[in-house]
Amino acid sequence: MGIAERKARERVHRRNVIVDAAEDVIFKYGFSAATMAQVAKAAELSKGTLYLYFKSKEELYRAIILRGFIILKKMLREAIKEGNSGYEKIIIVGKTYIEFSEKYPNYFTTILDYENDTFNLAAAETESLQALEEGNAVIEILIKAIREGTKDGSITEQGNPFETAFVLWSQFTGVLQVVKRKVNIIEHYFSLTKEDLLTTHWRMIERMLR
Amino acid sequence: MGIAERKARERVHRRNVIVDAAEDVIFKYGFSAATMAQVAKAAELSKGTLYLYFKSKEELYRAIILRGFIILKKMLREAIKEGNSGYEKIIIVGKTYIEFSEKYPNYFTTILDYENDTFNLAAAETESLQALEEGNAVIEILIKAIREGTKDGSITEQGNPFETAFVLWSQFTGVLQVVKRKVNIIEHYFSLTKEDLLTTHWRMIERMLR
DNA sequence: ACAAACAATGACCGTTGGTCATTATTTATA
DNA sequence: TATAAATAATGACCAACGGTCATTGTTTGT
Repeated sequence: MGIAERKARERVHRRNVIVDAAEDVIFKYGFSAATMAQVAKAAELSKGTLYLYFKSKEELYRAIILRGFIILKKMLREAIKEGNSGYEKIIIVGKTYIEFSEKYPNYFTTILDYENDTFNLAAAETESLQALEEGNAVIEILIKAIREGTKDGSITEQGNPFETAFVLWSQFTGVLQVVKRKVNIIEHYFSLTKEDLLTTHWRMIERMLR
Repeated sequence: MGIAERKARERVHRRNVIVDAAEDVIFKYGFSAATMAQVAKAAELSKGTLYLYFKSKEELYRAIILRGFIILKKMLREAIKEGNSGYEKIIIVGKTYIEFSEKYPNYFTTILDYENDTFNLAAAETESLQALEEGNAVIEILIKAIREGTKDGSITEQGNPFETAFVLWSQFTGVLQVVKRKVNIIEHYFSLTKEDLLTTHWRMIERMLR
């Protein structure tokens, strides 16, 4: 029975078409300003159809967030291969995160939005859960690097690697968020550039790990 | 001519009444879910009147954010008196920030929203600018502590204190944001508590400064 | 007592996310 | 191939919302 498979394929395809369209519109106008009517038009579908594939505008946005996490994960997996010690791998994770935020500013925005979203595990939708799993996968990469670093002695003892990973990641996200949202202000009031802030952040990270 | 003064006083008073009402409603339902009609009812005013005092719902929210920053600033100024060295004062700033986030979770949320808000300096409204100034004032407290720590030798040389202050603050905010939004997930998937994360963060901060 | 200035009102408007009865298309059955 | 059943897509429609503004009410100055 190939019909069911074909239908499933078509459904997946149409879903992707919708997410593509949503990306175009939302990246252009921002989540709040973008409308479902615009997305429908861009996808060459009726508005009602969008709701056959996504429960709400939020849920559609989470599909975009998920894409962001998948790209980030892929970048991290690729980049980390080059590291020759745990320490190096940790540094690579950081550098890659920065690179991601610069290369895919729109996806990075979605990840910031995700981080700022309160999560109700009980009421979680499919899409949300997947984004969450991908977020966890990203952290796992860092956890592994930290474990390796402790084992090979390239970083000092850090206690529970899970904790270290989450805290490192949160600190990084915090700095990148400020860099993204507030550099213009900080530059205006304190004459500090993005590079200044990132350099200082790096210096601190190194002290923390060595 | 006392009439002008009385009118100005009344205007300030009514403004505060509106912000009080907005706090009640927005803290209860969240910014998006709260409606201007609800705020108007809580303030015992008509909806139109709200717009005589605030340009938009966002601008009204920024008045709440501003209150948050003022409270935080006050707490910091008070707490920092107890510090006997630059290092101690930096630690106190961190502890107080945590305390603030726990004692005033709603105000802390507003500050996170502010941090996550892109700020268009050119198009800034009065209210926004004031929030910004208060945000800067908070950072200034930290800058001062860092300067003192460098001078009295209680922390190692850290380069430009402005940079150090912003990065420290951003890292802290990042960790507190994750703690606020994601502990339930982290606890569920990784069995880590809020305290675990904060303890690790502290350990890292100490290493960075010493 | 009257007019001018100021303040507050709420009916109204345009826009939006989301719904659902209707229509169109595809699949299964004979 | 004809017909019924199941599946998919549509867009008119709705309720709710942020925001506006002509009208009404109140205070001040003459």
